[in-house]
Amino acid sequence: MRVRTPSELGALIRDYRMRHNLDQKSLAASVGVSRQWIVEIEKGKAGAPLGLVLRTLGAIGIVLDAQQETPPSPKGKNESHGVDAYVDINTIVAGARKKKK
Amino acid sequence: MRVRTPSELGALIRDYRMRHNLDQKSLAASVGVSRQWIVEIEKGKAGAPLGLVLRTLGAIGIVLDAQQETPPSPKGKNESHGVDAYVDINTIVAGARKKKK
DNA sequence: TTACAATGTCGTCGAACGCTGACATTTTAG
DNA sequence: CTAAAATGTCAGCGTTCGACGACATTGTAA
Repeated sequence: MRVRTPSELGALIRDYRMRHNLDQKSLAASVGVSRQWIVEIEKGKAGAPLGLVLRTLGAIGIVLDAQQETPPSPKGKNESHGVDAYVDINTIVAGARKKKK
Repeated sequence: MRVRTPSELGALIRDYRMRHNLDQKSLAASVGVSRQWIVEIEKGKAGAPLGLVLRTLGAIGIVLDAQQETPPSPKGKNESHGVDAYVDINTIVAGARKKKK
């Protein structure tokens, strides 16, 4: 499953927790957080610390895999905003000299 | 690439940012955070808010995929073939009646 | 060399966080 | 049904975060 937002991740955690027949209290204990925090995370809390989130995922047997995103519709020219996934000619020229190693 | 710790994710972000020839300032602007925050994230800050982390990944074209972790090869007997690779008999018995819907 | 851009680090401060504890609601066991 | 467990929510409090500004360090271009 793809994870793009805190809400998606929260739903994922809840789903896996229930699959393992764990209650919030037990999961909280094994992760090392309070039960309320588990409640928040499952609701999709955006402010949850990355470290705790990863530990929670580990506690229920989920691993995350990072991949290059599929082409964001290469229609227009060089979109100035929102960081292209693809390198355009300008950035190549701009950074052409600073090839360090 | 697998992401298990904040440090791994930080290295991933840094790698992708450089691959796109972006400086910290530009990335920070497109994500909507301070440049210092980018520095911290790339160092593997564990306390970074999940929401900002996901937005950063999106800004450089990385998607996360969640998967069931492969168990450390439980040389047990009847290997379950279903979704859950390892649910022990106790948890099954304990939760056998709580079939909700 | 000098000059500039990118990066790393350090204070300060207001805002947000997580925890404890309690209580209300929902669900399950008997 | 009632009792207990699990879950959702709230208030208070100490801790930690991110933004901001400034400065040091590094690397590249002229």
